[in-house]
Parts: sequence; structure tokens; C-alpha cells
Amino acid sequence: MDRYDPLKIESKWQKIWADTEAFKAGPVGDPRPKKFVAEMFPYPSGAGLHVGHVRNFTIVDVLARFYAQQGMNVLRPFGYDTFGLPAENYAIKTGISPQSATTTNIQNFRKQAQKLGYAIDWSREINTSDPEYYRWTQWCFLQLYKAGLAYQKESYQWWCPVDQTVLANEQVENGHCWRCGAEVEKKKMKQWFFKITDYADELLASLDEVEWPEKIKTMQKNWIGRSEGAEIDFRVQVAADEPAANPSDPSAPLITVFTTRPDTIFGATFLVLAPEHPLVAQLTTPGTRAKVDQYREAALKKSEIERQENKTKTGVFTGSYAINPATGEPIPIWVADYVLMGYGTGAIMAVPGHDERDFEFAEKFDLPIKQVIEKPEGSDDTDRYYHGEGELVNSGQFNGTRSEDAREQIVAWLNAQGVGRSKVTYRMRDWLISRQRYWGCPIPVAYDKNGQVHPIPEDQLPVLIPEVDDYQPDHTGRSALAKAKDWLKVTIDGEEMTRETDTLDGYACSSWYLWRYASPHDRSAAWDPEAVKYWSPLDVYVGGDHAVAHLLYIRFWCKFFADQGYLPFREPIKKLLYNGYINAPDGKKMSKSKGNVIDPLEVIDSGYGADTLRTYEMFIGPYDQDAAWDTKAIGGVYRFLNRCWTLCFNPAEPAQPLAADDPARLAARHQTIKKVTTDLHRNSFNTAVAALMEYVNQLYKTGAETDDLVALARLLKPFAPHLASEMLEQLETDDTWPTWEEQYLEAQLVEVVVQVNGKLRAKLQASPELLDQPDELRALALADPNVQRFLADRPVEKVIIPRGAKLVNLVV
RNA sequence: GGGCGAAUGGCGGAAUUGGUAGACGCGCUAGACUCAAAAUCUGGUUCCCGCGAGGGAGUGAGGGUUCGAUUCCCUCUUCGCCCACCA
Repeated sequence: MDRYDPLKIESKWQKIWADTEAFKAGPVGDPRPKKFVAEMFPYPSGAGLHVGHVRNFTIVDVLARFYAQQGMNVLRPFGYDTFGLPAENYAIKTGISPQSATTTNIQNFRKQAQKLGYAIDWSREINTSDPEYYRWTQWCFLQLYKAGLAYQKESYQWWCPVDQTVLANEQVENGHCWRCGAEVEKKKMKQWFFKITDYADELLASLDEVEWPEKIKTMQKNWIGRSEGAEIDFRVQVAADEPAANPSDPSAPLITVFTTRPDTIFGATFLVLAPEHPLVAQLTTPGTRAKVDQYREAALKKSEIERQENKTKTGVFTGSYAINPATGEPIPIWVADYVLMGYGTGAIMAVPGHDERDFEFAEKFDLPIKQVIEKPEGSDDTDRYYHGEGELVNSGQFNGTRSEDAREQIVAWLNAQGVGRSKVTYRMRDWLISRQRYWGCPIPVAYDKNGQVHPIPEDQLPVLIPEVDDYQPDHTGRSALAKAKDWLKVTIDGEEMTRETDTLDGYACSSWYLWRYASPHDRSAAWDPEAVKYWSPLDVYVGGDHAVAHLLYIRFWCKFFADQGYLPFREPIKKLLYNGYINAPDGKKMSKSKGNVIDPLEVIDSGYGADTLRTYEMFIGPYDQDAAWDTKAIGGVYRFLNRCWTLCFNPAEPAQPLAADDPARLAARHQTIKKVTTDLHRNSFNTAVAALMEYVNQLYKTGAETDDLVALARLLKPFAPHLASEMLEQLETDDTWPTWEEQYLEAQLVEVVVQVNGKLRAKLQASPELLDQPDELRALALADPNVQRFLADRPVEKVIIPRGAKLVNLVV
């Protein structure tokens, strides 16, 4: 071999790795320290791997190989998240079944991943649409059902008119379907939910325990959206001219509102209900009925995007009044769409004096505005609705109290009268999990002739997805499963029933897969408790998506299954690396329609090889930042690997040869080992590659000794495993991760910089010991002609020699 | 509107606890090899002044703390992401 031929080297080593099952994880109980690393498993699209996958998978691979070379027992599995709309839409269009398209796509993905030389334990591949997998997804559902955390509720749901399916909150982006971009609507349907809100507090609190990027933690905190406040009951009068209702009269309806500002209750001059609020019909008086009905209908019909975009306030008066429990005065009850049924109680007490939205509404409809908090003097707040803190006014016995203190006092006062209580409310809603789609995991329940729900017994799992001819959902809101007439019938306890035709949100399938990796072929349980106890929680998770959805759901399931005794930990992922995107060379997102997609397989096959592609994607920039593909820069990485190859297989005479034991040579080697090792520990992949490049440049000058090449090949292996393996074979050694010794880090002379008043004036060569001898260092610095020039005979007032900084600062 | 983050040469980026700003790569440039080109190798490359030694300026803008600030603090500008009538 006389030149670097990546394609030849790579196919050679890929065959060896496959034949020897080189990356099989050690057994459960293996005494070596374990490391479990994984990427967010991909949806295997027909287009195959893209450069974003390569970045994501390579980060995991570098870490897996780094840990393995350090003698750890590494689990680095791989799987496919295969349910979802693309395969189903493809089936609707082409008639090719999702099952068959998925099989083809998986084969393609596997082949491509192998071509990248990933250190994957291929014996642990999982696929969420494999019945052997989804029977356990169904088992998970049944556990949640048994515990009362999977329930049905009829409510208004996001509905995508194009995909003909319900969407979760997380799948609606600015009022549009996340998949097809169509404007979503609201539709009243009976849906399945998981009660994630039961875990809201813990999901929030235990974010402090995980080593995740602050950005992601903040997004989850905002999503959960904990608000402390109070619920307050307002007794209704049916009409203004009736005598004020007796607050203790149990026959008068109650409107319960949620507020974070109970201190402003004396300023509550009207109530507002969401259009969907169940009491609206009852409260509407005959004179207002026509207007109220018209408003409600319009609000419900309005697409969500219209309701959000139109920020001018609209609303109608119901004709009824309620008694403000603080003032005893009747206040009008309005209906307006700026109040959301899904949050709090769907009703608010409006305090226009101190809330921007209520203020706008009051202005528009000429409702009374009452000030109950005094703006402190010197406040530069110019809003006419002061929403800060201050002293209470117009608030009866609470006048003069600070608003911060009044909150608690007023709630206690209302509570004593039985009309108010402290309340914590979350912005997060329960997780809507039913999907009116064919290509998903069937929800394992059936309905008897009275419509009662019956879970499918565990011994009848899996509920298999039936084959159908036509994948089109029908327009009644039911999935194509409804077309499998025979499949629909099921007998439970001798009674004939009808199966559920909804399938589970794909996020359910990915909410437990990390534990499946521990025992992927277990036919008796979702996961083997011993195996999970050994491998989990996951040490490092790498991905660039799903900041809220998937990463919140998997935490929820983890806590649930821990409570059920199935898991011995409450957080599934210790450390999260959230990688950035790779954009097209023009800086824009890669997309087929723009024609700017870089195909990683083409990069490999063009002659660069997988090692160059892998190393380039690690070198492209900090892993957590977006980067633009640079078609020229990848050549620089290829040249670097080519130089590594040349040093090992075809070395030239060095220009400035160094002896094998020269301190400068040892220093370069040990510095490189230290730099690459510490950089990998802090996930600074780009600078680790830079350090290797620097080392190779050095070896080109000085010539490479065997020890240099061994260190180089071992350090290079996580990035460019094929080339490194070829080098290690030539060098007749293994890939044990090298260690550095502090004593070799410094060459015989170090460079010390001299500053005068903080400005660099000279550089001196000195022995390292001199750094501990301030007087001599000072003398040496003062002797430098350029330093003398700048001192200009002035006396030196202070000499600063910082520890470990190779620097002298003379202050005059 | 709220929250979070970022801004460094022609470009991507580096500088781990405040201590030599610009590592490494791209690009550009000069040279070696070659009939020539490619490939490869060697040198140069923040800007300004200077033949040079060297000097001055410089990390979005302005101020502050410090012997010393890309790093810490304050004010502002621009950009990005997330949430967005959540009471």
C-alpha cells in the first residue's frame, strides 16, 4: 500500500468488526465500570441517513469508543422509532404497507450505519413497530390504566383537518400542524390521556438532579409552568335586579376562579368565563341569549390561530352578576375568548386596575376600573394598569398592607368564610395520547355493548395491527383500523366487545425504549429488572430535538414505573448532550425542495471515506452549536488523516529530527494525550481533533517514533476508528487509552512573558524551576533591554507573578 | 410582551479558575517538486505604521472593577432560539 485508501481500509475493518461481534456489551454484573450511551433513536425515513444523524451518532460513538478504550463495559445500542405519519402517508399514496416500507428503510439505515463504522452492539437492535416490542408498549399502557393514570375525557381537541387526526399540544406549532403545516381546528371528541400532571411537581423539582443543559431545563420548567395562587368562589345572582344572593345559599351556582393575585380581589370588578365554560348556558339571561350563543359559536368555530392572532379583546355580557366575596358587591359576568378553558378553572376574576388584559377589556366595554394597589413613589412604571407590588388601598381592613403579605392574609380570610383556598396551577396539561391513525401501537382496550371500557388482558397481548387494503382514515375521525371488521371483534370473559381503533402517540413508544435496551429480546417482561438495574439509568443521551416532549414524557414514565416498583431510579437520563444542527453551506436548513442536501454516503463514496466524514463532523464546531457544512473544509480533515497514514506507513526524513527521548518530543506527546483526554471528558470534540492535528504537524517536523505513533493511533481511534485500527495493527499493539505523566509535560525551557503595567514587552526563555523563584525571575525580567526601555528608570512598585501563568507583570 | 443564549481576522472557530487574544482548519499568498497541472511538502497570513528591531490599535458599542478583562459588573445595540391572552 503506498497511499491512504480509506475505502479499502474501512471495508476491511467493518468486516472484521462484524465477524467478531466486536462491540457486544459485556454481561450484566461485569465488574468493570459500566457506561450506557445512546442517541435519540432515529425515525428511519426512506431518504436514509443525513449529515445530522452522522453528527448525532458520531458523538455517541466517540464517547462509546473512548470509554471502551479505557476498559469500561460499554453498552452502545441502536434502535428505530418506526411508527408515524410518513410511513402511513406513503402507504396511502402508494399502497405499499407501512410494515414493508419500514423493513426496507431499517435495512437501509443499518447498512449505512455500518458503513460509518459505529461501535454498535447489533445484537440489541430494537424497532418500535415490531410486535415483540409493542406488546410491551401495550403492557405499559395497561399499567398506567390500572393505576388510574390513563383515562378518557371528552373535550375540545386540536384536530388537523389534513392529516385527519387529533394532535397533542406539543404537536401544534403556532396554530399549525407540526407535520403538514395545515391550520388546526378544535373538535370535541372522546380521547385518551395520560395523567402526567400528577407528576408535575416532581418533574419540576428533580430537574435539579440531572446534568442537562440549562436551556432544556428552562424550557421544561416553562412548559410545566407552575403558578402559585388561589381559587376563589363567586356566588351568582341570576340578574342584577334580584336581591343580592346570600353567600351561604347553596342553591345559587358558584363560579370558581383561579388567580395568582388574590391581593387584588377588592379590585375585581367583573368575572370572565371562557366560551366553553359549562356554566355559560345557565348564566345567560333571556335578553342576552341570542348574542351569547352567537359569540360562543363563533369562538368555537374560529380556528385557534385566528383566536391567537386577534389580540383585540372581544366578549359578551351574560346578563348575570356574581357577588365579589370581598366587597359584597355584585359584579357582571362576561364571556370572552381571552380566557382559556384549558387553564385554571376556565374563569377569572378581572382586575382591570392591575392587569393589562383585563384593563383592555374594561376599556373596550366600559367596565369599572378600580385601583386597589398604590404604585410606590418613584416607580417609573407608566402603565395605567400597575401590576407591580405596593400597598393596598380601597381594600377594607387590608388597607396599608403590602401586596406581597396581603396575598396570604386575604386567602386565609376567604378560607375562613369557606370561599377561597390556596391553589397551585400548572400550565402543563395532561398528555393526549390517542391518535386516529393506522400506523401506531393499538391501544389495548375494548368496549362492551354499553360503551364501557375493558382493558385487553395481558395474556392476550400484543394486540396486533391488522392488515388492511386501504390506509385512508375515514372521515368520522376513526383510523383505518376501523376497516378491519374481523379484527374489531374481540371476546373478553366470554363477552363480545369492540376494539379501540385509536393508536398511541408515537412518543409513548419512545417513553420506555431505553430500558428495553437492557434486555431487548426478553419475551417475559418489558425489561429484565436485573439488567436494567445494572445498565440504567442512561449515562449519556445525545440528541438535537424533543427538548420538551420526549424528554418530559420519558421522565414521567420513569417516575411512574419507579412508583410501581419496576425501576430502581427516578430519572432515566443522567447527562444530556443536546447537539446542534448541521445546515447547508449557504447557512440555511437542508431540504430536498431547496436542493441543498449533503448526502453523507456520497461524501464517503466520493473517496473521503467514513473516517474523514466522522472526524470532520466532530471538528466542524462545538457539538452543541449549529454549524454550516463547508465542502472545502472537509478536505482539510482528509489531509490530516492522510498525514497520519503517511507518518505510519510512508514516513519521510524529518526536517528537524529529535531524539526519541528528547524532552520536547515527550512534552508534545504527553501534552497531546492530556489535551485529548480532558477535551473528551468535557465533550470538546472540535478542540480534541485540533490537538491531534497540532501533534501530527509537530511529528512531521521532528519525525515520529513508534511511541508517538502508538499514542496518535490510540487517541485518533474514537474519531477515525478504521485508520487507527490499521495503524495499530501495523504497530502490533492494542487500543488501550494512553495516559500522560505530569513530569513530561514541560520541555526543558519554558517561555515566560514579561509585562510592564499589563502590557506585553518581552518573552524570555527560562527553566521551569525559575517560576518558583520570584527574585531571580524579576532580575531576569529587569535585565531585558526592551523591558528597561519601558521602565525608563522608574522604580518598580510591584512585581506580580501569578501561579501557573508563566508571566511576570512589573507595575511602575 | 416574557424567558434563555450569543456577538472574536476574509470564513468556521480557540483561549478549562481574570494572566502571552486569534490554537486548529478553510481561504488567500510565496516557494520546493514537476515539461506542466494535480497531489504533496515548506514558509507567510488580525489591522495600521516601520526596511528592520519594534510600536500603535484591537474580541458588537459605551462605562466600571483590577497590576492585568474575550472572561466579572452596569447601560445599550444587533442576532438567534423557546414560550406567547396561562389570569
